[in-house]
Amino acid sequence: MTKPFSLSKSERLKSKKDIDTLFLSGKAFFVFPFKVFYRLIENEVVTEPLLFGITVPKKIFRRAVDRNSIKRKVREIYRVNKPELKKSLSEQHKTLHLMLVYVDKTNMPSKEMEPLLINVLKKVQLKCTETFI
RNA sequence: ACUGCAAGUUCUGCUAUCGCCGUGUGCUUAUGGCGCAAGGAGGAAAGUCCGGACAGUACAGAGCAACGUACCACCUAACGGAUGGGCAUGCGUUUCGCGUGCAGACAGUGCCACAGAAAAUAACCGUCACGCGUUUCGCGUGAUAAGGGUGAAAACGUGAGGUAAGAGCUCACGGGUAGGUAUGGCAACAUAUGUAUCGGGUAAACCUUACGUACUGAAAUGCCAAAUAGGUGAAUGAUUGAGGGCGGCUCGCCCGAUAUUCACGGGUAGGCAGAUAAAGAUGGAUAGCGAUGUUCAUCGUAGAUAAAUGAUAGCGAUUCCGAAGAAAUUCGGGAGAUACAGAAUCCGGCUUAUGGACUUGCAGUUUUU
RNA sequence: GCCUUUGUGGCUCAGUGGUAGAGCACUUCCUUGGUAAGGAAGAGAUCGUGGGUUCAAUUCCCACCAAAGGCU
Repeated sequence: MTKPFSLSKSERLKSKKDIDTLFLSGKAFFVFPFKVFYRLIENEVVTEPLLFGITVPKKIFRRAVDRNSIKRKVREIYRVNKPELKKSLSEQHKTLHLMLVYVDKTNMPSKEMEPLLINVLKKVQLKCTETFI
């Protein structure tokens, strides 16, 4: 776990059960162009403090190429910008499950998407610290 | 040299940084982590329209039903696909090329609006003969199918003979249909000859004939299996006993919730297999008109599962805009591997979407020899 | 990944081969002092797209496009 920018299998939200509970009982807010679902888990010893997933609805983007490209862009930006959030979480000894849903109808280039996604991460970090206090 | 048409091949390269997924290998604190090496998306991966492999279920055989296919031969694991041929038809630059189509309406049932006399064993008007009467004409009986403004379609066509009037009624020429014979061809079929016959269309209406097809799909199927709850059996403890049964009551008898431990089986989350070496690809030889087959050599080719194959910067094929120039080209700026599009068990086809680059063939134009 | 259904005026739906209709909505007129309701008249559709069968296609066949639903 020396690489700060990695995004391997263990850091992704993969279990169907976890995803279902996140959508059912997790909290949510909206920052353009994402709808963000998140769930904080306390007092559990887990190796990974931050699990992440991204979803693009099939109804809006019918072609698989568009869906894949959006997912790749989001994953790439998240990978570069996540260490700060992760650090604060590990200091608080908490686990965060995070799921983004892309709701915009256009496939925007990554340079436009980057500031928006950074905004999202900042807001998530803020919410985490609030609940801690 | 340019343009057009057809066929085929091919399309994210190099450097740096940060990352993703299998595989192999080494180290290690070993279901993990780290390092190294070699790899990692298409011609349609798409639509899911056909055909198979594979798996489970069903199944003696045969038939019915349902569904599909439909000129002939051949290829193939198989096909509704491909190849070669036949016939019909449309277009063109017409001894040829390109495209499209292909069982049966002489087995039976149905349908054919409007118009029209009539839409399928035709008879309203008409024509002709005979009889009667009120004799410029009308009525009745019979014959006939030449003519009749319709319609998508009107009862083989034209001419002659024939007749009371007419009619394939007869003849000549032509046309259609079904058998026969001869020749060529594996066959479809073609050519020639002669016989019989001539009352539409529709089978992508029901149907007939021939042939074929079990059903369900990898979320199939097989295996392992945590926690919790509950089931079955055994043991221990308690000696308490809710509740139920022996048709109503009492007694009595039987079952028995609850605690702990062990075992067994089902099975959820999850995991593993299925699952990536294949009706494989490339090249040569050979058989065949060809699809394709046989044989030899070489290669070893993605395997994810909220789903990898990417991002950023630079170089670069190419391309757009502006300026200079007769042109080649030069300079400046922009886009930059782009169109259509992303494997999900695997193959063979079909259909649909698509921007370039290159090769070959054919045709046309211009220039030079 | 696999399967099924549906596309008809602005909206909701009929229409089993013969030139497409109903209700609501729209326009004009009548009625009323005015509005609503009511009455009369009218307009509005290449039947999702493209081929084929047929004399003729919304209907039958094929391909494509779009929308909706189901299977864990």
